[in-house]
Amino acid sequence: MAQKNKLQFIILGLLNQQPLTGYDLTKAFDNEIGEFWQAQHSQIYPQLKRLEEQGYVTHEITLSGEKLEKKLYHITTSGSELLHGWISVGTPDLTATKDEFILKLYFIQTNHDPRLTAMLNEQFQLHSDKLAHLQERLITVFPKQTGAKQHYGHYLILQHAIGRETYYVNWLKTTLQELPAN
Amino acid sequence: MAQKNKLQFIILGLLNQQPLTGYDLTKAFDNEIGEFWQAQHSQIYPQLKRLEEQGYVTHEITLSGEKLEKKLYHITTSGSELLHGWISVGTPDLTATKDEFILKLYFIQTNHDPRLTAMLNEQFQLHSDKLAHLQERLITVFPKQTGAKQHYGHYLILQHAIGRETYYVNWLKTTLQELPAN
DNA sequence: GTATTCATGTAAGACGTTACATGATTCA
DNA sequence: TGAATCATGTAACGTCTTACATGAATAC
Repeated sequence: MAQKNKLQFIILGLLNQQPLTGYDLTKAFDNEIGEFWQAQHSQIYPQLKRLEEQGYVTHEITLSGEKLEKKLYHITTSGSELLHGWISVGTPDLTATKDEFILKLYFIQTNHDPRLTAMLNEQFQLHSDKLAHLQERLITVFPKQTGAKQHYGHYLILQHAIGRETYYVNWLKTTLQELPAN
Repeated sequence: MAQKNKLQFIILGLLNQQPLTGYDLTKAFDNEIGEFWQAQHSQIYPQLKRLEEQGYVTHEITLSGEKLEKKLYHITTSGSELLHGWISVGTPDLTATKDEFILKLYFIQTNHDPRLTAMLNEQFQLHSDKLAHLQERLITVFPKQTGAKQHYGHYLILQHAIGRETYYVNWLKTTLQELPAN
């Protein structure tokens, strides 16, 4: 047992909302939870197979057009129990951030390093774009102010991510301003 | 080539400051950069071997006591070039956060979910502890206000991490306060 | 008709964690 | 003298990414 196989819980969590195909699940990692977890289809299809063998999901075949078979996966009672067990237990392990830019920064010796400005500017652009994207998502997914009654968790994490990126962008801006002129 | 092997650059970056043994490097992942990256000795020793085969580091044997041989690793010119090449190229890929708690939150449907308070409180404790630890580190590593002349990058990332955790703790507190009474 | 998207799978290899294994040195 | 720490390594296994592979349906 190397890690914890969180992917299986994400899949179960998504299937708990509605039946989906492997392709749908792959897409979900571009939109919904792409900000928080990443996975490719080459990981998802085998995982679905394993979940079915273990009785946590089942699938039915639907036709798209005349020949193309889609496997629409449903969560089972046992799968739902596994999911809620995972949510209910504690989450005491904070994983390290693994931010490559931060790692590079660590090895910069002085505030006169000629590479600093370009590095900070690049990250400023990237995180500003990400922030804008998240703000757009929040408006798209929760158009009304009152709209967070359902999908409260989704609302929370979007709002959390926006706050986090806002902090990151502001920190980059401040750090850039405090660099010595040259 | 699956990922980018960032571990090799971290090792080179640490050896660029001073010669270290595999054991020292392992320790560094508990203190220095443990907040930003994690690695076990079972990853470090083979990586050192590979770096040596490729000519990026060399080692000399020193004795600790009468029998115990330590391998003290030094970075080579070629290794230093590899390190600075890595630092100098752009870092355009923002990796997903992979925060398991955030993932669990996503699957919470309503703000009346009975598990929410305990979940948020646990994270509040964990992130408060982490914040306190980081603040202590900052004082330990940079005792004087002016002390960030050398190791500027180290100062920056500590300060960045403190800001990030401060935001996280405040967000948890606010979110807890906004939960409906029960 | 042709490019894009839908749809599902496997294979190879790199990365990362846990466990296995051994022995010396230091501190109480 | 016994426990904790120093010190180095390998093995097994799980996760994750990239690439290989195929074919149907849809939009332009």
